[in-house]
Amino acid sequence: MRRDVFQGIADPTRRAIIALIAVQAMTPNAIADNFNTSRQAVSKHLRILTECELVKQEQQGREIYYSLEIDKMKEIDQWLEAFRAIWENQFKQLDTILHTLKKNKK
Amino acid sequence: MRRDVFQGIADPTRRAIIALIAVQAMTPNAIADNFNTSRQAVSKHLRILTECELVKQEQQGREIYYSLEIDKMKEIDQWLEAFRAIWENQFKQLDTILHTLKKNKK
DNA sequence: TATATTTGCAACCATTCGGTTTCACAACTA
DNA sequence: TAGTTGTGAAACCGAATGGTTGCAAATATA
Repeated sequence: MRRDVFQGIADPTRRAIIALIAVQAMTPNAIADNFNTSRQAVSKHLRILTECELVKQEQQGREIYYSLEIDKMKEIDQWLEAFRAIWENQFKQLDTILHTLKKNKK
Repeated sequence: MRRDVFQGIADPTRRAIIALIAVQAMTPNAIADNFNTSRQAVSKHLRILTECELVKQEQQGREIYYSLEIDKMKEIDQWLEAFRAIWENQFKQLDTILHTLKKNKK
């Protein structure tokens, strides 16, 4: 099975988990309280997120605190970089058109 | 079934297709030439990408040219925005630490 | 008109996904 | 020590995924 960032963020529940633990580290139970699914389902998502290296654990007694591996999120940003160049270029072209229109109006 | 941008970019073949047609519009056959899979498999991916509104079609005789709906890619960028704030803040904090270390050294 | 090309769609298949219930185990606590 | 709490893992299930082959329809070409 595929285990990369894009697979990690594909599921909406996982994206919500990511958003939660980005703010502060949380235990599986605490995370599960925020959703309509069982703790075990959340546990499965955490397992997948761990395999994708999007999440890190910190044991504290019998509790395990999960937190976001923010560096991994940068991979998405890097992938987007090429496309960002495209839409920024389109914006520049639009800007040029608007500028020309304005100029001709005068 | 879920049909959003994140589902669209979850598959590596689809990401490759997106990268291809971002540069220029292409027909399914032309796209399939770049992969080891069948034309029909590519066609299925294009169907999913269309349902995710990541791709638009333009009929030209019996050929159909597919191109990227770049605006949809911005949705990913917008989602990343919140997390970008986090890692930029971390960078600033690191910068402050380095600055303090440098200052103390003098 | 007869044939070839481009494409989408349906049927099928093995695998994965996302969820559930059940269980085992370690660590707190009375 | 006995019982409670926090957690992961296994077994199971229906649905979705990603691929294949075969076919039908529309357009181009001889």
